[in-house]
Amino acid sequence: MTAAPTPADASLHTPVIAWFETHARDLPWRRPEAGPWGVMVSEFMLQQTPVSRVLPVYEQWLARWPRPADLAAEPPGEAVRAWGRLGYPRRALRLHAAASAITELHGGEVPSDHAELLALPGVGEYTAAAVASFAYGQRHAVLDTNVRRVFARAVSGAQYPPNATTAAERKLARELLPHSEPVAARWAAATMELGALVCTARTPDCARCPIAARCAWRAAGSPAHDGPPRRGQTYAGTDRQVRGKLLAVLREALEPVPQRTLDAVWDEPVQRARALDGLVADGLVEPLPDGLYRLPLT
DNA sequence: GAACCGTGGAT
DNA sequence: TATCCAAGGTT
Repeated sequence: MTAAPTPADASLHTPVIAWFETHARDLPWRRPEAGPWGVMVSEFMLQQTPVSRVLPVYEQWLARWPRPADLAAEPPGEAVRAWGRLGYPRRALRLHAAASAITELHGGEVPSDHAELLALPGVGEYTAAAVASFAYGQRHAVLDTNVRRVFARAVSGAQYPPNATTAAERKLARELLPHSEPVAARWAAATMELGALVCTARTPDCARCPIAARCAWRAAGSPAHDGPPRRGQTYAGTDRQVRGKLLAVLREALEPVPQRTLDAVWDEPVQRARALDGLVADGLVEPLPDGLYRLPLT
């Protein structure tokens, strides 16, 4: 096989990074004082949750738990409570578990090694690369939904990337990575920001895109998505909705809550019981004797 | 690989 | 009003 490799391409790097220099948002986790722990907290919170909703919770979280050991010293239920309404509260539990692992295994410092990051609870391929790149300036392909969409359009000529990240996408991302470590870290942040602010999912603002002239999707006439339908998620009536209602009650409660109080949030008993059992199985809720429930102390 | 896991703003 | 979508990870 002698297929020419796609080289890291300065004709993309230069305009995207230049755009980033003047258009990047001033987000708290991008400030130097955030440190690796601030970056990690932000990455957990931003998993499937918009920046605008993360901002206030992030500030409260870092003020209360400025170091991993501070969080690890408190019960996991306090992390769940402080998570508020960000959604997917298992992330709070995993962030607490990650803080404990960092405290016990890494001397209280967020590891800089990609493999060590990946081994932490709640840290997957994306988050490990993001922390290593944003917090430590390393050279990694950071493939989140924004970057995948930018590459799908600008390089591959498709409106949307595949539903699940493919090997081809990883290969492309690695090939496009600038060779210089600091430039690669800048590229990662810049492509993500471009996807978040300009090359958005619904209505991309191509008039403000620094690489519109080189965009394969535009060159092809901005063809509509032709792959399998993008996953739509119903929510009303699901176990997730019931779990959310149950946990909302427990988050607000300062003392253990009796079963009958939880029963009031959903009238279908089978589904209600299944949801509560699920929360207990996930470690988000701790059952006590006499039919009482609370956020977990351990 | 598919299903599951919250929440709320925008369109 | 209903659908889409938001810096994913785990099972």
